[in-house]
Amino acid sequence: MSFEPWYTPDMSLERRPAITITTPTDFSLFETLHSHGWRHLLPFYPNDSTNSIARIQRLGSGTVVRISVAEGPASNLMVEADGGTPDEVEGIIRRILQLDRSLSDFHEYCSATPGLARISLARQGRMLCSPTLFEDCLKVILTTNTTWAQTKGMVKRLVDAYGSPWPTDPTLKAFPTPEQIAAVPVDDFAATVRAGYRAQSLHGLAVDVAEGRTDLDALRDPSLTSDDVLKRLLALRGIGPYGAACLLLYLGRGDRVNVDSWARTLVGQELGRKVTDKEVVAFFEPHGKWRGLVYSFYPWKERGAGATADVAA
DNA sequence: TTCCAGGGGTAGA
DNA sequence: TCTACCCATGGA
Repeated sequence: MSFEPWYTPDMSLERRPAITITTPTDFSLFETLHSHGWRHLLPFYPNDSTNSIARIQRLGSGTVVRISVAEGPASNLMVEADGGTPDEVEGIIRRILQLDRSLSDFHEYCSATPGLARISLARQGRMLCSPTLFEDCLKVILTTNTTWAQTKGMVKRLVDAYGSPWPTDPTLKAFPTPEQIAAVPVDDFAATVRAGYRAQSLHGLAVDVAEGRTDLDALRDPSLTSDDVLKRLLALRGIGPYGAACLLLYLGRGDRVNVDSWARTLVGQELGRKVTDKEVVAFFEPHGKWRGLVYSFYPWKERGAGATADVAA
């Protein structure tokens, strides 16, 4: 699969004043972009050489814009968009970079815990997210029981087929809305996206959200316990323990370990034998309410530094 | 041809 | 609660 990882439009036509966002002192753009493989999934367009990322985004008005974010002076973020209000654009950036999430307690814990100091020193702990939980749900379903290369292909077909085009370059699309997917017959959807048995879950969730039977935004209610959110996520077709734990992380809750094949491999290497999912969970149990976040950024010896599964493009 | 990948759903014990 | 089996897809 190939597509331009970075798009440079004629900025003389579209350039608008950059938005400056002041970031928390414990924020790292690099670490957030590399927190997992999400930046390699459309409609994200990463540029690792400049530590920046762009995204084609459909705004609330229906307008499709390109938003880019890069490091600015004095630890600020420089955000550019060819449309939308500064407030809406900043809100999207704050959401996808988890800028409003406080990490001070987590970093305090890591600094005081043998072997975890690197996490706080590197300012790790924020996950790159999608602007909507709907997009994250679909992408999580598309990571299950498949290879990363296939995940990228399925997401690309989904975006290309059903997303709204960016006017400056209509070949670049935003992530489709629930309504856009729900409007397509499920058989056509399955044949186009080629997501196998996952098509029913993807399309079904889109229909449920579009018709108001499922309210994903309600899961952002901070008064809910993680157990409550977990139960509601597990009730979604196609979302199991792994997917729900991933989504909890994207919702700013790091207290569940998203056990996948990578976790089993790494914990197995640490313990010198094959391990079960329960053993992986038990391995991180000592980290209590931080166990999911600790797993996501655990400084595995084999990998030197870093994140859970920041799969190469 | 067979296996399996950043799992999930289901039936049966 | 645990295990076994199946699930579409596509690359190795």
